[in-house]
Order: sequence, then structure tokens, then C-alpha cells
Amino acid sequence: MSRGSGERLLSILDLFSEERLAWSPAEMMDRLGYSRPTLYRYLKLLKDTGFLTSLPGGRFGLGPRVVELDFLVRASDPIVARSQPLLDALADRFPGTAFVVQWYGDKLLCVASASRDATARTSYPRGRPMPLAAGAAAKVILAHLPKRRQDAILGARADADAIRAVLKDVRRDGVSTAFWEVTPGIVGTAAPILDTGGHPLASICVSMGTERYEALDTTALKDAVRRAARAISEKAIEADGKEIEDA
Amino acid sequence: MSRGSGERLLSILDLFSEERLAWSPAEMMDRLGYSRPTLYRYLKLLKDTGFLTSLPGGRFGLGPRVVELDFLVRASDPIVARSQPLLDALADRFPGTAFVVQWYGDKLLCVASASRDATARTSYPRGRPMPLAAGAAAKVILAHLPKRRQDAILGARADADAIRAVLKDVRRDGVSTAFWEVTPGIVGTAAPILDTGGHPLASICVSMGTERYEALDTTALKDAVRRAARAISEKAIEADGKEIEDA
DNA sequence: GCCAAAATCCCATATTATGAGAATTTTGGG
DNA sequence: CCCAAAATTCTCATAATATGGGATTTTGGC
Repeated sequence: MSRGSGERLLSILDLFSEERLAWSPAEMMDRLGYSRPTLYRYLKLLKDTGFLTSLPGGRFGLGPRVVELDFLVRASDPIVARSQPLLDALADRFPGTAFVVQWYGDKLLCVASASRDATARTSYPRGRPMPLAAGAAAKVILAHLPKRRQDAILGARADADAIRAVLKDVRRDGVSTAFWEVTPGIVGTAAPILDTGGHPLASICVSMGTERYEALDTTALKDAVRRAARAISEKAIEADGKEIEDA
Repeated sequence: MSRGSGERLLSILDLFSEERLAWSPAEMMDRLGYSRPTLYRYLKLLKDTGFLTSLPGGRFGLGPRVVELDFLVRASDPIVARSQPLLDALADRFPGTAFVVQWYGDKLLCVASASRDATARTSYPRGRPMPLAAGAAAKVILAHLPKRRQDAILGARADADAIRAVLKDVRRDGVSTAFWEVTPGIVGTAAPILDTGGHPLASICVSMGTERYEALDTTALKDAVRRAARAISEKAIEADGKEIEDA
């Protein structure tokens, strides 16, 4: 009644999740409440434009247009391009996974990653959303946001004050270390990627199992991560960054 | 007049290309002919849903939702998952780039790739569209399509008959080799990835510079590519019918 | 080549998308 | 910090078009 038709169209894409990657028209009608002709009209449009594709069994899945557009996003993203060599170097020097998490105003997404062994590769692939207030990669970004934005994100959390105390230290140190916050048994070490104005654009993080972490020279790790972050920040400065305010 | 509003909404995303990754509202109005309020309504919706993001200078670029959705596509795509180790192995054994090209009914896209040296990595990244009737990867798919589909694609090309002759051999051999067809100086060797019914789903291809190719045992290359393709086909077949239920 | 199920078509109706112009907010310069 | 200029959003009357019930065609399984 009150939602526009474009919104209803895009809602179809919202159905797809890691848990549910294929939908039949009947299931969509059931879930979304659209009439049969309307749903099929939307499906036709999304299929013709490549956002959806037909799967065996009369079901639908996400289509090639998505793949094509992500290629363009990668091409347009200076942080991704500049991060990759540094991620490769970090992954070469330290165990675990090195990855970059980008701040999109209301969302954190891993946008690039590298790791020595292929098995770890899947743990943080490009496109996987991250929690906003847990883990080293998130906290180091949070720590560099203006207070009012921090508060909006921490919101009604019971542990908001505890987190705020940590963030203060993180901001001073330029590095955040987090134990077991996102994945049990994993330690993350992250540093912020900032624009000229000191606003956070992204963060770079190295994560690994606790036992490996404890066998390391953690000061060297912190330094390496901090240095990588600064290198990306400096390169990114040319591209400027005002993405933060409006989003 | 005759195009629906959803179509107009999605047309905004069509503006973005490798050549033009950022658009201002004024440029969009100029190009698309939408009125100011209408365009801004569309932009607000696309920004709120994350398909677009604000860039410095009041311009717009593709947004994080695209990245998220591509992650889901990768997660839902059995061919990508199963190809990667084989691509890595091929890239390890042969120079150049090994990649998988997927057939989406009317489009060919590279969906995964690997190469020994990082410099080559960019030549066929995931998401880059490929021509339908040029190059080894495309021809080997074309060769396994039903005739009527082949004809639809070859269509009005002057060299259609010549291509048809080649395709016949390709189909018999199960391998296609193409010199200089997509990129000057590059030779590609490809084999088809087929479903149980023998319909082409994708192809796997190894491409390299002519001089390197000529220094190789090309029979071994052909065999390796053919074997890799068959391995992926077989794995895809096991999963066939199952990715329908759980996916 | 048959049948059931799925997808599309038809068309009257009401919903809602649209655009001119104005009001508002944001931005950048001094 | 203030102001002017530009960018964005709002209001609202109108026309356009999205919608859904039901008929029709197409598809896929045997």
C-alpha cells in the first residue's frame, strides 16, 4: 500500500541469503504477498536484466549482472586495488588471514583478503558482512568515528560503556586487538585506513588462531599492520574521502 | 512512455561501466531524461538499499549491496567452488592465466581465475564479460550448444560458416585452441564443462603469450585442460539435483 | 503426444508514479 | 561564522501505469 513498486522489485533480491540461495515463485508469493502476475512481471524484469537467473526445478537464483557489477565495484574502488599487494605481503609474513574491511556508512564488509593457506581463504571472503561493534577490524573503525556516530551504533547495548573505554585506547594506539569476538579461538589485530580528515574509510586486519598468535612477536605484528594501514591511507588520500558523512 | 518504472530504476545501474564509474545527478538526468524529482527518488531508493553510494563531489558510484550479492552468488555457485583448486593446479603447472568462463544463456562471464604471477591476475578477473563467439573459452561452449542456439549467436556474422566448421572439430576434440582472438599475442586452450545432458555450463581455459605456448608440450596442455574440465563436470553432476533442494 | 502445473496474457480499475515549481537543506567560498 | 549558490527534497494535481482476477498458453514429466 505505502511502498513503491521499485522497492517491491528490489525486495525480491533481499530474499536471497547465505542460508537460502534459491527460491521458487510460489515461495516468493507466499513470502512477499505479491499477486501472481505481479510477481512474474518482476521476475521477468529481473531475469531479463540478469539480476536473477533460472535454476533447475523452476527456481530462481542471483544472476550474472551481480557478478558483472561487482567487477565494476572492484575496478572503481581504490582501496581494494591498493590493498591487495599489502595483504599478500602480510599473509606471507604472518599466519592466518589478512583482510580489509570497508565502512559503508552503515555496514561493514570485507572487500579483499589474502592468506597463505587456501583453507583459510574462505573464512573472510569479499562481500561477507561483519558485525559493527565486534572484532578488531570493526572496533578500530568505530574508534575513529565521531562520538555521535559511535553512540548511534553502540545504542542500547548493555556493554556500551565498556566498549567506549576500549575505543579510547584503540584510538590512541592506532591498533586494536580482539580475542574471540567474532569467531571463537581467533585473535584479530587491526589498524584504521583514514582519509585526510582523519575519518575512517576502512581497516586492515590480520586474524589467526590463538595459539599461533601467542607464538608471535605481537609488537612486530602490530607495527606491520599499522604500517600497512598507513600506506593504504596515504595512497587513498589522492582519491579523497567524503563517503562517510552522508551515507 | 512504454517502459515500466522498475526498468527505469534499473537503467540507472546500466550507466556504470569500466569507462565511467561515477555519475552526477545532472549527468544522469541528461543521459536518461528523467525529471529531477523522479531521478532523486530513484537515487534515494538505490542508495538506501545500498546499490549506489555517494562519492565525493556529489557523484554516485555502485554500492556495497553489489559486493554482498556477489558473495552470495559465489556461495551459491558450485562451479566456482569446485574449479578453484583445479585452476590453482593448472596455474601452477602452466604459465599464463587459468580461468573459468560461465555461460548464462546470453552472456559469458569469467567467474574464477588463477595465475602464477600476480601481474597476469588482472587480465581475466571475475565478472569481466567475454565475447560470445571469439576465443577458445567461448568457442568450446558454443560448440556444445544446440544448432539453433549457435545460429542465433553467430547470426549475421560474415564469418559464420568458417566458425561453424571450426566448431565441428572442437566438438569432436573436446578442446578448442584459439590464437589472438580475444587479446593480441595470446593463445587460449579451453575445454567444456558439461552437465549430465551434455549441455555446456561453462568452460575452463588456460591462456598465455604465443612464445610461451610454442615452448610447451601442447598435447600435455590440452590433456590437462580436458581433464580439469571433466573433473569439474563430474563434481557438478554429483551435486546436480542436490543444489536445487538445499541451496 | 498426452496431461497437469507453471507461466503469461487480457483488461477494467484504482493506485501511484510523475513533474512543475517552490521550499528546504547542504555545500563551498570568503 | 556567515552568506550565496547549488543540491536535494517537498507539495500536490494529474495522468499514467501497476495491479490482480480470471482466461489462456506454454512447459515439462511420463
